[in-house]
Amino acid sequence: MPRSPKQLEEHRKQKKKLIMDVALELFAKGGFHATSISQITRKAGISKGLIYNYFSSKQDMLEEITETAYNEVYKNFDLDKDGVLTNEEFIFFIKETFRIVRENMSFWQLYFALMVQPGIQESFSEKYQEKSKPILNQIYAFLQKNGSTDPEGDLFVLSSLVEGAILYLVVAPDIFPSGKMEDKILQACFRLISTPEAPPKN
Amino acid sequence: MPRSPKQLEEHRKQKKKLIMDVALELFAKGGFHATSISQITRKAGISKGLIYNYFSSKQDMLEEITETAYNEVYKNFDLDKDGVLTNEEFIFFIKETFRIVRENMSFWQLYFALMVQPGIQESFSEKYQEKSKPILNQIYAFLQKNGSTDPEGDLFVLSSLVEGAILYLVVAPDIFPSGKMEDKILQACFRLISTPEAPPKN
Amino acid sequence: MPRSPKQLEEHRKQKKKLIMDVALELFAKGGFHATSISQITRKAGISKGLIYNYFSSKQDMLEEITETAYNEVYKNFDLDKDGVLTNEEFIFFIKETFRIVRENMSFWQLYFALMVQPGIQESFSEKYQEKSKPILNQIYAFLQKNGSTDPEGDLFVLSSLVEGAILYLVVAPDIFPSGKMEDKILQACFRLISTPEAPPKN
Amino acid sequence: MPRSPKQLEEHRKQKKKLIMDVALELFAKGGFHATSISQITRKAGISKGLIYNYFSSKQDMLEEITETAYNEVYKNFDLDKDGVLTNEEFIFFIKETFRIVRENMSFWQLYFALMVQPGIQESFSEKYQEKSKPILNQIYAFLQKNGSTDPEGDLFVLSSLVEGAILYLVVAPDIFPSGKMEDKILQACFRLISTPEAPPKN
DNA sequence: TATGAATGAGCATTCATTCAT
DNA sequence: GATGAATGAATGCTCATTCAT
Repeated sequence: MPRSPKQLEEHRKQKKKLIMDVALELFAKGGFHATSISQITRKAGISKGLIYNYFSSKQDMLEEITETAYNEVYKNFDLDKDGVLTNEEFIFFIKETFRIVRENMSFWQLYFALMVQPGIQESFSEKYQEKSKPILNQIYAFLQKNGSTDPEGDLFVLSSLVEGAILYLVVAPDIFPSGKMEDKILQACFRLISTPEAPPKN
Repeated sequence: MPRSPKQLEEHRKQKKKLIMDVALELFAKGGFHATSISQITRKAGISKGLIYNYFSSKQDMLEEITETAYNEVYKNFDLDKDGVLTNEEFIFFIKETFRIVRENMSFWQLYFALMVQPGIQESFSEKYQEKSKPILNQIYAFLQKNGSTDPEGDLFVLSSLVEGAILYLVVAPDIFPSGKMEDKILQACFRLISTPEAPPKN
Repeated sequence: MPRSPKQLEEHRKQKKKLIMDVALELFAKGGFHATSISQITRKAGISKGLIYNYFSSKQDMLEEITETAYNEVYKNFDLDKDGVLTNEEFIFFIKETFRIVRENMSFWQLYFALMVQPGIQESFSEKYQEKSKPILNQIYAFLQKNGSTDPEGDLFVLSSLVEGAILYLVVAPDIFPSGKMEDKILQACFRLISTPEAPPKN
Repeated sequence: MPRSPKQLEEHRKQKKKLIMDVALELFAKGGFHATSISQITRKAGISKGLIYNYFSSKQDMLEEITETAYNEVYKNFDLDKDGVLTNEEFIFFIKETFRIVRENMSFWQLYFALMVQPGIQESFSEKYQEKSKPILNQIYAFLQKNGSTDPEGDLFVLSSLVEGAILYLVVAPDIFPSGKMEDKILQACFRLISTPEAPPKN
């Protein structure tokens, strides 16, 4: 149906997005290897050959999906600020994180799968580190500002907490009363970053 | 070479264990679908046909592996106690958890893969819940005893923290200075379960 | 951009020639089956659909290419002469043959491929025989005039020699010092057609 | 049916030979690319998967076929002799060549196809040169002994003649009255290697 | 005339599983 | 218990060809 180069381009973009959306969902649900090209084309309502008009291989498709999703995810964080996070900004940060996860559940499911099985996409871990570095740096500075004597360790603890919560959110979204739980995680974060009393002996 | 029924049985058991060990490692490293029966038999030094003498299918093999690993893992926890955990016991608990993970890295890698992609083994999540229920119950009681006004929520927070840390341990064992990090996680746990001060407004 | 029917016709002709030239080169280099329509259109700078505006199928394209090349090749031989070849004309004949091959290397590479693998183009061999018949007849007469008692056999020998040399020229043009080798072949031809002495007993 | 390692090995060898024979015939007739694995398995009466129990790929199959055929072909030539060919031996040589070609027509058809289209099997030409080198060296010495002042050039002429004749034999076996033609080629060879009279001016 | 998105049959290859020995 | 040849369905991918524009 399209004709002009512009319409054509627009058409291609939409079609590609359709394919990527379908593929992401299937990859997330069933795994990369267990999802066949046929399944994708069937669900997307296109022919098998057409996939290769848009992607050079199944692997390439996965890479474009993760790249796009990462960009989509991180463009929401405003990281151009020069100062250090205020408490309010930190709170926003955590909340924003959960909101993004909740709106891209399929991607985050795929994210964990790829993290855990690095063989599937060689570059995935590096890509993630590169993208998340600026964010982690902001948190690091925030922890320093808040008086942490071991910001690296505290960052690790905080990351574990949030990553673990996201994992639960992704794996068992139904048993996760999201509003309340986010508040709990947020409170836990603040409790962890406040100046510590004497820790228990172990 | 074995002859008596008893020796025969012993022989079968050892062979089966060999196959399961090899398969677990390969499943963990490469993923269930990406690991072929051929790879397993090659690494185990057996013929392809023999696999089906011990397992009815590849899927069945996976199920036996996870079942066995779960039993292996949880038999280490002494859960027959009737009372409620002391602080020392709780500490032991957490430390024991990390020790077990570190000694069964392959299984825990597979654990996350199966958690995240339920299509691979339908029953996995239920099996896990059933097995971990008694443990979570103990922690629940411990939180109550420690004065928690929301033991369910606090349990979730604690689980997130520990699960998140284990994920890091499994995914990036090299960048995880395990001794120190376990202490940090332990401290964080105690900080989270001590009676809360006024939380920050958000 | 062309408008008048005549310009249009001219345009079509040029475009068709472009496609055929590109296709011939690719067919020769990579083989008919291994060369895709996409490769041809890419190299010719046209769209995929356009090919079918000029040819009804890939097979048809091949046939038009070989037909055209044959005509091109044989129109250079002046075969309207009524008499029999002189020695000078025979020499010119052989030299002309090598010149033509050297100027149409791609076609002659394809020629051998189609000769050897008749499945690719059913009609190729017949077409060749039909085209080369008048030439062979001239040589036949020339051999008779030169006193051959077995012109058919001698024609076969001569053809083998020349065809074999052309094969070398086409397959390994670099190791073929063409000037010298053509002289050698020419001398060999004359030696073969001169009245034979007593052949060796075998 | 087989059981002992020896029977098994024998069984494998026969099966492999069966596949290679069928494949050689189809490759020769239709070309490498135009012959599908399905065609081969259908004609060989085996399942598609079994091919890959014997060959790692279609390409590998081709390579094993050419390697085996070369060895088969050249083991017939007794090249261990230290002296130089006698006339009788040279005659035997040429006759043997034609006999071998006639008994392995499919291979020689494939031979020309691979020669002409080097893209199909990269190593083919080198393999051929390596195998035929000792033979060509013997002819070279024979030409020298016979008084050739340009043995290299004469070798080329002789090769062209024989190669050309073989090409005809392979491409059009029906129109080639083999007995007579071999004699003609043999006579032509001797005529070409006898001390030349004054060549014609050109 | 010219485009290129779309098709679907066909390809080489893989792999869990079977079974005669 | 153990072997490995054999199967065939399914996979990712290619490509000549069509057709709406």
